[in-house]
Amino acid sequence: MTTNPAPIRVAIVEDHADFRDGLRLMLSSSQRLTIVGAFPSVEASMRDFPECDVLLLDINLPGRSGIESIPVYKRQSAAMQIVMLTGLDDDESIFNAILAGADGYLLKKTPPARVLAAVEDAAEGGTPMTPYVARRVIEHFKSTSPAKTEYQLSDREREILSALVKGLDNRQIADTLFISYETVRNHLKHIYEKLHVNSRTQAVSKAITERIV
Amino acid sequence: MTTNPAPIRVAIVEDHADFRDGLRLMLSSSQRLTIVGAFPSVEASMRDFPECDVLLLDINLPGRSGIESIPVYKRQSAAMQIVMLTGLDDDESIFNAILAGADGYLLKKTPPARVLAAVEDAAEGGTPMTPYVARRVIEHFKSTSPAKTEYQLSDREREILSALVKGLDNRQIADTLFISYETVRNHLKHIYEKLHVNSRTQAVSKAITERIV
DNA sequence: GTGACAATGACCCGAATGCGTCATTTTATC
DNA sequence: GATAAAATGACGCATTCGGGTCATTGTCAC
Repeated sequence: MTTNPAPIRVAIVEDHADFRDGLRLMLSSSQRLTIVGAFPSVEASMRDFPECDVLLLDINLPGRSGIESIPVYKRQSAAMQIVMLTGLDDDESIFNAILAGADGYLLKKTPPARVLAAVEDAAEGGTPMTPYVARRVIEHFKSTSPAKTEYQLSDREREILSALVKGLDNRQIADTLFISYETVRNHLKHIYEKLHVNSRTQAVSKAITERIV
Repeated sequence: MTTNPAPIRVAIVEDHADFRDGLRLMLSSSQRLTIVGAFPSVEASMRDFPECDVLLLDINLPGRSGIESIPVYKRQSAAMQIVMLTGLDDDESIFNAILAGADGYLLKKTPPARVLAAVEDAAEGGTPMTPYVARRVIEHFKSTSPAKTEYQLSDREREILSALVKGLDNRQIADTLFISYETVRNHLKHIYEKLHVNSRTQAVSKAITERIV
C-alpha cells in the first residue's frame, strides 16, 4: 500500500507451456511483480530454486504432485507463500492442499486481474481463494461444526463432562472439583439421562462430536 | 457469464448514511446490478423488505445485530445470498457470521471493484471473502484438523477403536466383529498401550480429537 | 412458603473394565 | 524355514462404573 514498495518475487510451477507462458506474460505486466522463475515440474524447479515471495503452483504435474511438494517448498523457504493455481476443484484436492500448508487456492478460470490481485494478497499475508473454493471450505467447516442441540446441562454438569472428556476417573474429578466421589457419580447419572446415553464412553463421544464441551 | 443476464437485485443494510450512500452509488454504476433497497437497520429493512438476490449486511447495527439477523433473513428468503460487509475482523464475528449462514464476508476496506465482483460471485453461488478473512478461516480450520500423529494401530485395532467411539461395550464389539469377548479385551490392552492411555474414555477422547478414527 | 430443581452426599449390587499372565494360529518378512 | 508381529482366546483379581434408592441444603419462581 506504500508507494513503490519492493517488487514481489513470483515463481511459477506449471507443466502446460502455453498456460505457463501466458501467466508469465500477464504477471510481468504489473509493476509490482517480478517473475523470478517458471518451471514445468517440481523436479525442474528444485534444481535451482530461486528465492521468492509467492509461488504459483499447479497440482496436476508430471512426477511429483503439487500438493505433496508443498511441505518440501515450505521447508526450503518458510516465508514463501504458496498459492495453488489449478483446474482441480474437488474437495479432496482443496482440503489436502490447505492442510498441507497452501496459502491460497485459485482455479485456472480465474480472470487474470484476479490472479494478479491474489498474488499481491498472498504477499501481504492474506489467503486468496476463488469464491467457489471458499464456498467448499465453508461448507466443510459448517458440516464439522454442528448445529448444536441443547441438552440443558447445568454449569456443574458441563464441568463434570469436560473432566470426563479429559479422561479423568471419578476419583480424580472429585478431587479437582473438591466434591465427594459420590457426588460426582450423581452428576454423571444426571448427565447420562440428559444426553440419553448410559456409559462414559458414549457421553465423551457425544460431548466431543456435538461440541457440547 | 452470458450476455445481458437478468440484473442482480441487491439490498443494503448499513447504519452509516455516508457509507450506505457511497455503496449504493458505487454499485449502481454497474449494469449488472440493481439496488432494490438501502436501510439503516434490520428493523427498518423488515418493514418492507424487497425481494433480492444479494444482501450486503453490516454487523454493528443499532438494535438487532447483523449476525443475529442472518437466520431471520434466511427464513424470509432462503435463496438470498447474504454477504457481510463490516469493519469487524475478529475471529468471533467471522465465525459466528459464517455459522449463522453468511454467504460471504468482506471487510469495509475492500476496494469498490472487489465489492462489486463479490456481489456477482455471491449471486453465482460462490462465497466471496477478503483474503484476510479467508486466512482466519483456514487457520481455524487447520487448528481443528489434525496434525495427525501416528500410533501404528493395526487395522483390527482401528476397527475396535471406532467401535469404542460408537459407545459399544466389549460384549457388543465382540458380537459385531464375531470374535470372543476376551479377544476384544486383548485388543483394547494393545490399543491403550499404543495410545498411551489407560481407560476407554481417554482412548475415545484421543481417537476423536486426533482424528484417528 | 411451597414446589421445583440444582448441588451435595451416601450405600448397595451386579456388571464392566484394567491389568497381568499365558497359549495357539495366521501372516508377513527376511 | 526362522522370526516377528498380529489376531485369536482364556483366567484371575482388584477396581471402577452404572443404576437404584434415599437425604440434606440452597436458590429461584410463582
